[in-house]
Amino acid sequence: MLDPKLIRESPDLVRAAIAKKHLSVDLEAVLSADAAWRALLQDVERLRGLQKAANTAMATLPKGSPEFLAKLAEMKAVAAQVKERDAGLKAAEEACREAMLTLPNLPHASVPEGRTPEENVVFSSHGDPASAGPSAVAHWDIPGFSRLFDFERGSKVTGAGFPFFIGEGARLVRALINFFLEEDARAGYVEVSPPIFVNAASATATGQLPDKEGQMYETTPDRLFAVPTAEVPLTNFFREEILEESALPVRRCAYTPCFRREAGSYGKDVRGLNRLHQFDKVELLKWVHPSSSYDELDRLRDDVEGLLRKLGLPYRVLLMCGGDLGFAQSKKYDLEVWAAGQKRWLEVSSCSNFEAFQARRAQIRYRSKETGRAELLHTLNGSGLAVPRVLAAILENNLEPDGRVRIPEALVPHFGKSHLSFG
RNA sequence: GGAGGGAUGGCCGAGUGGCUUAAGGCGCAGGUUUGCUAAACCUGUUAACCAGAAAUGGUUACGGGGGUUCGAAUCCCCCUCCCUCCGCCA
Repeated sequence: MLDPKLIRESPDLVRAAIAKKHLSVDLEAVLSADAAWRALLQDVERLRGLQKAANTAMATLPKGSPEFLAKLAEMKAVAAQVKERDAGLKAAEEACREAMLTLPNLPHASVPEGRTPEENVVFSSHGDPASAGPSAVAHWDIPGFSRLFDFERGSKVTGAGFPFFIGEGARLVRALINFFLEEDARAGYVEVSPPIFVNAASATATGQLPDKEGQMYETTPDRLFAVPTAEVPLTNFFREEILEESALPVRRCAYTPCFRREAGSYGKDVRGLNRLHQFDKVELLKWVHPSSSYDELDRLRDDVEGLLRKLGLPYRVLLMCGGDLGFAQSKKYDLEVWAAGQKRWLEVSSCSNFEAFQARRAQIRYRSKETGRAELLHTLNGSGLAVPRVLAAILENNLEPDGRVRIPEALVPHFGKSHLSFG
């Protein structure tokens, strides 16, 4: 959420942010909810002040004395008033908080204007999409594909979008996870293996609840949520904590399976490995000093790009425009890898700076050396990387005439051989 | 899953209805003393929110939530977490 003081004192900034993100949010309703809450607060605090003063007086009066009894009668009336208005105050506070949660994070000045994904800016391009040749095929059309990636049995056992990975298919998944983790560790991210179920408080702090509840798998009767990304348990690691400034920046990476219901998806988006309900991903997280978060965003993007460069896959970096930025992000880059057979770009990473938006909601702070006070820090995250789509791109770009797939050199030590075959 | 014990400030730890933001100690900051260091002594040392240009004032907070009461760290109810023992288990 945004700083309530900012909303109150600079509503124009918030209004501009809403416009740049092309959202329709009723800022006036937020402002009036806030004003109503503050008016009630002052009223209740005045009454509490009366109670407190009376309490001090009554402590020294002899019990049963006329003065004591007079005070007591007087305070009974005040107590009734407090009780009544306190209920209203709580409701107003809740309403105010809920209203404020509807306000999006402010986009950074460097975020381009735009409404739709088409207006995202191509920030950079790497490698030659044409190198695989015009005869490249979609990965699901590669002869023997279903022997290594068994969607039918996955559907039988669990449901659509939960394939089995078999033999060299499974091995390639494991090689990619291993490669990502080792490269990320080399870049300074400490590996973490987090819980893959989180409670409602955690899902709320990172914004999955209450709005995106339908996107998560939920367990009964414990009401735990299967993580849609390792971002959720990782970000919550420091929830409601105060870090030492000298500990910043904290950089971590985690491999987890990710679970997404993907309600409403359809068509070629969901074919093959493009979009699964369960998939493997390595996520990168940073907790940084506010003054360095944009430098850290550049470094994060560069770290993730390094993975794609080493894999030798053609990719491009998009700078997201205001309309495609997302609710909580201040600035976001999407990394897309070229799928030569499908002749389309697949998003394999999203690198975002949330500034203090997540940190305020999750109450993650650092102790400022300068002021001695606890200040909100900035959080960033990015995938490094999503496995199935990278795998799909390898299959489509590296398919050789003999029907085998060349394994990128950087991956060979992890995979154990130079080619994957479907036979 | 069963039985019991616990949760107080940065830390340890008192406190069983009122003048308690909370004794005492440790730690930390400033000061005095002092060839230097150490010690000793003195003073200070929570956070959030609201109002205010500011100085400052006010309210809240003793794991979380609800209740009793004029008044709750203290009494009652529910929940969470931690510890010990038993059971089960990769």
